[in-house]
Amino acid sequence: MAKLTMAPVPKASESVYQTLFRAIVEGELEPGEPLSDRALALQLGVSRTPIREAFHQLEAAGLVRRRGRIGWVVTAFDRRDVEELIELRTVLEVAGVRKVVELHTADINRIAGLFDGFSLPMPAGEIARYLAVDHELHLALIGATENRRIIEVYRHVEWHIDRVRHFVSYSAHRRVDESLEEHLRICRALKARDADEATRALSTHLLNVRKSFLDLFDRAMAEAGQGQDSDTVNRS
Amino acid sequence: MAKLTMAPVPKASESVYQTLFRAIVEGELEPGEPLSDRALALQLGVSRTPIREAFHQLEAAGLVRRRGRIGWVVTAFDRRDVEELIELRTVLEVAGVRKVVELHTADINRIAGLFDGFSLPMPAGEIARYLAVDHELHLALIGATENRRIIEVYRHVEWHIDRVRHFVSYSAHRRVDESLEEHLRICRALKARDADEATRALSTHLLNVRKSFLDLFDRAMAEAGQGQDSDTVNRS
DNA sequence: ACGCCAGTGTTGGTATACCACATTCCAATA
DNA sequence: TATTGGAATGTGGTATACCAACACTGGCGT
Repeated sequence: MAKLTMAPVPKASESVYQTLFRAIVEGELEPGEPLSDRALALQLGVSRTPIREAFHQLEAAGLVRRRGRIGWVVTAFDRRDVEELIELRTVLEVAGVRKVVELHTADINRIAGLFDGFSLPMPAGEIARYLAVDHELHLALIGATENRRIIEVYRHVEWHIDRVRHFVSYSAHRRVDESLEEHLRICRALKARDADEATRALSTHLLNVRKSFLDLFDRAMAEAGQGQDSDTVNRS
Repeated sequence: MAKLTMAPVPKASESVYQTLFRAIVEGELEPGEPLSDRALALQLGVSRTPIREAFHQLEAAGLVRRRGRIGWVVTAFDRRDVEELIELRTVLEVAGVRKVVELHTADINRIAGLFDGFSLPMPAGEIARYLAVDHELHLALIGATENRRIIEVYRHVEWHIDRVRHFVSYSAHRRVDESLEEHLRICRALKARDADEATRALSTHLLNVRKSFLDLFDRAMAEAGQGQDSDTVNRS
């Protein structure tokens, strides 16, 4: 008889974790916001135990922090965090690029051909698909390392970058045409198995991404600073 | 008056974590070994709660794993884990090297001069100091990134590499003379601010380290396989 | 008006009890 | 003998109670 397995019972702590994770990444819970395990337990209809377990997981993910004996708070991030995140992402993706050029031709062409369906200038209707393909390319670079630890670290980095993305409302930016050109340059270099050129292309692309993020971050901070409390983000 | 801070009250969960962490990294608790929270609670004189909290932290560190509803086990590692760990370490240290060559001359010389006191062949009495300086160099490379996330990831990698080191009894190996030569080559390139040469030197050094680790790992596995149970390590 | 201080509410941490489920093993039965 | 039923045991998960330590506040004294 075939070995069957039941659908796992949803654990309360897991549900709490998912809920808080999404809320934090999407900015629904703001940086610096205090979290009360007792209040959450009441609100979510569970006891403190799964709440605290979720807190510990979120702490390991860097989304929540113990603030002395005052309580738990949503972690904040500043300009330097954005720089560090994108630098780490760059380091990992560059490692991936150098693996891609060693792949079989068919695999390289599959990756380097991801952007074949796009042309300049890009119609607005294509942007959603473009962003998906963009993500797919970067995932392919990381996947090419075939290194589970690198992939795991990259996932963590993605969470935090997504958090910044939400914070600065970085969706379907106007840089899409330049971005496509940069991606095409990367793909050309990959097809030519030119590791150094691909590395340069990827680095400049990510430098532009970094600049774009930082500009948007400064803008968002300025707006928030002009508003009520500038106290939400700037303490790490 | 200067702001003083009390020595923090040692939390039970923290003590448990430190205890288990050390025991796992040093191989006192073997890979695959089941852990019972109730038994540990009894043995360590605390309740299940701090034990379980420590388990969750150890799980985040990758040292412990949930095995369905059967219990917790010490994570195992295989040959591929060793390869992945050293590859990730290489990626991070290479990023550091490219930062070091952009430092002020005084800082470069401080780092590149770490091995000035050593000569070939190395007397046995110097090996302990050599290993410390070795570690200091690699930490300096990582520190040069000034990237807290990279430093954090590197710390995690170090834990697991230390675990492998203990497993294969990798202390004061006979490769010390070649190792010194490789380090001197790295330092020469750093002094010359030759990023590419330093990268090459570091990469070949870490390739040799990798080979050394893998050889010792295979040897340790062969011995363990010839012994009683070959079932302790080879399942990830 | 200012500062001090005790009381009070909240927090993190821990202990403990309970439950549902998985595994194992033994005995009763076909 | 082989199979099956179920009890015993151990597990993860959750709920709840308790405690010490801290922050905060409001009223007291100076």
